[in-house]
Amino acid sequence: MLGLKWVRDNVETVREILAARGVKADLDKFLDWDEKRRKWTQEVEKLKHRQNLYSKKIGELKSRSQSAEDLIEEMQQLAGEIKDLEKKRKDSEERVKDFLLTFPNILSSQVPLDKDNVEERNWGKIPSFDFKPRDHQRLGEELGILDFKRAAKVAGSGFVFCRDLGARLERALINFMLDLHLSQGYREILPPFMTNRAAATGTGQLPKFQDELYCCEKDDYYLVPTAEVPVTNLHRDEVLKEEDLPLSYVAYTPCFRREAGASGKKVQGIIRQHQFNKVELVKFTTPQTSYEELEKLLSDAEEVLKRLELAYRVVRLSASELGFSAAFGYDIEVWVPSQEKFLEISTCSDYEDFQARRASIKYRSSKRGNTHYVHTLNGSGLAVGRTVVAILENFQDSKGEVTIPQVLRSYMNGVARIEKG
RNA sequence: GGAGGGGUGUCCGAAUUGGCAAGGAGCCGGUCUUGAAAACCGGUGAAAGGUAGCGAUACCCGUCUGGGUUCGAGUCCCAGCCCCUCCGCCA
Repeated sequence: MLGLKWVRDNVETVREILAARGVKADLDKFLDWDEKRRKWTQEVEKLKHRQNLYSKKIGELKSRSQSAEDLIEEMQQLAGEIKDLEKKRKDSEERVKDFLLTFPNILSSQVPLDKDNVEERNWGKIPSFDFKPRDHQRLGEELGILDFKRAAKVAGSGFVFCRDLGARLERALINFMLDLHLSQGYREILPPFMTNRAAATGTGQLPKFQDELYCCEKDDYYLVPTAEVPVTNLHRDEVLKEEDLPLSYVAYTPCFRREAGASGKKVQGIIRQHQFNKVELVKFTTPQTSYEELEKLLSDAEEVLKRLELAYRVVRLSASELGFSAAFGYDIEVWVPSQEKFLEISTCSDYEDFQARRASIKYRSSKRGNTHYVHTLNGSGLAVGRTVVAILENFQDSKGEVTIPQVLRSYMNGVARIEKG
């Protein structure tokens, strides 16, 4: 959420941001409601001030057992006026707030305004095969480690059973990633996999992306679409100590996404699922260090691919590709041989104070210092399902069998290959 | 799921028949002391917001949340959230 006063004072900047992001929002209507809100607020406050004074006077008169009938009669009318005005004021306040919640974050000056992302760097050697590489879906089914058919029976399309070494590989990756990030100084969190409405609003999923979330309507709970939601909300409505910052967390969760609107596009295999596993990195920082911490977070995520020896590249996200809540961000993309292109496997974003303002997460600079909003950052470290895709495809041989990366073997009881039969 | 108790500042904790939200602890400063503790004196403390103003400041809001009654609500009424105790169910 942007600051109300800031938007009012920087309307043209906001207009530019909306245009660059391709977001439609009626700024004029917003300004109109804000003006009404301020007018009614002034009026109602004036009346309330009078009410407070008179009410005090009535109290004094009564305590001396004198009559206050005249005053009370006058006050009855005043109370009626206040009630009407207050209703208008509250209504306008709500409208203004609703508008604010639908405005996307500002863009950092480093964000490319062109349509395309900008490649920052790449790492590793793109593998060449002397046979036609299979895609991960075929590999997984032929090896008997991915079962889409039965998942469709049990849940529906967009789900998968991982079986035997497929399940083991998934679990090994989760543990490998968690251990790696622990060694990089992150603290481990295992959060709730459902959150309430306030939490989903705090990180920006609601109200705008309602359709993306699975909702347990009866209880108004939302299945987490990413660990970012519960972990960022860990400190909602808190004032942190500056000396405790930055706070760095790593959390594994399954992620649940409805992928509404994406169903038209046929995406094969486990690349786009309604449920997938992810290890997420989350940081709370001061404004001064947030971009520095983002670079660290990015390289901490990259380290996963380096150790797995998977070729990847890092791109800087353009205004149109950047997420609603993010002010700046990178994607890490891993090489997928069957498609002969890079596939997004992590997004590392700096939200600046956008989420902190929505979720009210602040820090106090010194003992008696003022409070300021923290900056929140996060990035996948990494999406586990897509890492499986990369491993299967990059390390396959002509028989369709797969070699397990060295670093994972200790997590798989020494298994070095996934073979047929 | 059923029955009961509770939620007030950083913490503890009062507030009568509805009438300016006590008092402690803490924190800050001081006296005393070689230094500290203790004691004593003074100060501070109800967040965050919002409105007006260049600003000092003034006002609104503010006792878990949202409504209601009332001239006026920490207090009365309704709904909800959270915590505790007991019963039931349960991996």
